[in-house]
Amino acid sequence: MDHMSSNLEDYLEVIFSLESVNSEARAKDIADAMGVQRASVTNALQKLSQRGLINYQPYNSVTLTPEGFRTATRIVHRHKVLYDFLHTFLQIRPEVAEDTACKLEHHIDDESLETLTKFARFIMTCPRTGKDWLEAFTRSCNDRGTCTNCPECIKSCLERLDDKCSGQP
Amino acid sequence: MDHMSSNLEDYLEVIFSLESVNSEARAKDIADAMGVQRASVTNALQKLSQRGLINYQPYNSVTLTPEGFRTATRIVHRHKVLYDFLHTFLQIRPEVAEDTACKLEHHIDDESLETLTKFARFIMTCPRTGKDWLEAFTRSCNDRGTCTNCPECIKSCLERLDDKCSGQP
DNA sequence: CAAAATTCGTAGGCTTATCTAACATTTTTT
DNA sequence: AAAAAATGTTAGATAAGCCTACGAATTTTG
Repeated sequence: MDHMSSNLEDYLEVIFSLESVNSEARAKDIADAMGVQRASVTNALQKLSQRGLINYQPYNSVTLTPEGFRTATRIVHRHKVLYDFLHTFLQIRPEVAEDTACKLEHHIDDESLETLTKFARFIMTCPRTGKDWLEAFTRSCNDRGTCTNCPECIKSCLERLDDKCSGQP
Repeated sequence: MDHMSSNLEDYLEVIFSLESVNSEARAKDIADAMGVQRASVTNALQKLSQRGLINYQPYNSVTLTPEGFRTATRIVHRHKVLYDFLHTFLQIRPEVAEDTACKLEHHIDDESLETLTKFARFIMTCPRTGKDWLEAFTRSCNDRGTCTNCPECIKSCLERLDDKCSGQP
């Protein structure tokens, strides 16, 4: 009884979003956002209410409880980390990245998510990688894996290395 | 009726594995591998059979049809790509990586999977990254994000760059 | 070869999540 | 304020998956 289904997580995420944007979450809007019938929403709201995640009174707007807010925030965070990785690093088109992040967010474990965050940060901050390295990856994707201009790339890398480390011992 | 559920994908994967290892897949072994009751297996086998993915005759071993084999191979490939990324790049412990790959494999889209493969290959083959860069990432994880020995790391990187590019124009 | 043990299938029930249809409440319009 | 429209709930059906319990088929063993 303690484990949240992917489905309820999705509802909570939508409520969080609607509350942020519209400052209230109405059942109709939840139904539209989820692409389901209103009856399904009522059903979900009852379950979320039972778990103490939302304040729910029939015929009224829904709001998140403090606990619901914490849970929603955690899910949104997972979503963001995955979306950023897919979009910024793998260069996946926004709609696809959005869609995939929406599915993966329910299944990735905390350790992997945490490490993925660190990995992304490391790529951007390590003098050996960074933005131009990522661009080199994009080029290599378009060139079907053959990275054709290594010398030039390495030259710009060396410049970056010098820049980044001029302040270090 | 055309879309495979995560569940059936898991069954197919287990059958594929048992067929590889034992050269046959018996219902009992499938039940054990999946951690479910035999009745659930019977149910799943009937569905897979209806879809033409397995050859199923009551009281006989199960085998994959050519179509089933193709589908299973695709799923196993997804699993492997995800596992390798989690384990080799993010350094996630084998059991956790295994477990997470098992869940994510049902939800990642083809484009992201394909690009993830390229990304992993690029990290290993680009002169600017490779094995020692990955080790630097691991150290930075243990040091809580502060990469302390940049100068030394950069030195070994430069050596690698020279090595890798000595044959290039 | 027949009894015992193992394996397999069927029947019926539970849960989650969805839908449609009908009914109830609230809001908007006239 | 009454009628119309929009919104929300309830009831009943469906589908996927799982379970237990029991009976059927196959294998193993004495």
